Amino acid sequence: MSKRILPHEKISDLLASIGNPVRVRILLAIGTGEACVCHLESLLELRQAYISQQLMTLRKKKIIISRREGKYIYYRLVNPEVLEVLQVAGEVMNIPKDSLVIQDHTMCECPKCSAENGRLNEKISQSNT
Amino acid sequence: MSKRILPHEKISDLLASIGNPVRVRILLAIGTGEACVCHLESLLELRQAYISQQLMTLRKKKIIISRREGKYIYYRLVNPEVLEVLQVAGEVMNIPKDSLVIQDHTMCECPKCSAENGRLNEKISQSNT
DNA sequence: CTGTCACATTCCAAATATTGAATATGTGTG
DNA sequence: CACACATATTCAATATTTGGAATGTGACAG
Repeated sequence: MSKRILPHEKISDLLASIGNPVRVRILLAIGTGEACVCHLESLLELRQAYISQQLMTLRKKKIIISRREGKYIYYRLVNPEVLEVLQVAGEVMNIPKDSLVIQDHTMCECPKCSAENGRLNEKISQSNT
Repeated sequence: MSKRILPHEKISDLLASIGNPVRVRILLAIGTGEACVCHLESLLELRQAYISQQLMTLRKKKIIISRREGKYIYYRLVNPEVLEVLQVAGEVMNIPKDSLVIQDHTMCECPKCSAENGRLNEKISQSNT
């Protein structure tokens, strides 16, 4: 019953779904891991409602999926290969790989990030020994 | 003087520029080679004016470039890596690589295609020997 | 059950994209 | 120059996307 979707339509659909600066940043920020909204909020410095809107868009397109854990909701990529699309697109635009990394857990207050920061700080003080 | 464009903006820009079913088809049809408008017209079965419009869009974004040869204008990808973007996007969507190939020179009347068809037909009759 | 916190949803106006139709431009030919 | 052909551009109606503002919802603490 569901209408047939041709290969080039699937592809353009995916690319169009990703093809927005905020959504690119969100996907890069989530990366291969998981991120809660508050995390993205502090990391990307955007309003919560707006981030949720973009997350909804990506969710509708089955690019990301959410998981609730108490008060917090964690998002991850359904298919991490999507990151490769961004990477190859980056190569086309001559963007060094490093500029594609958005990773800074220090600002998020959620339990998961706090825990990770704990481990991170351990490591740092360790390496300073 | 030109405004700074951030990495994620360049990427989203590229993806958005490609993210249209007709433009995907055009890029796949051009592939690593060259194609004239009449070629695309018969191959994709779309109106000439419409194809020219999409070509203009891609040209503005520096994704393709044109070269005039007499009456005909041939288009090619500025950076063939763009095809990899399509390919990886295809992988994400579980699309077999073969369905990404749009190649059929038999319908175009331009001198270049005619020549290629000539060679192709030679090959065919050769292999039938 | 009330409040609070994390997040989602709805509404909407402005901006942008899509695509058909008509028309214009450039090139080679006679 | 006139014409035919390949291709480009402009115009306009319509559809979609964007992103701000306000509001709704679910989970947990007290």
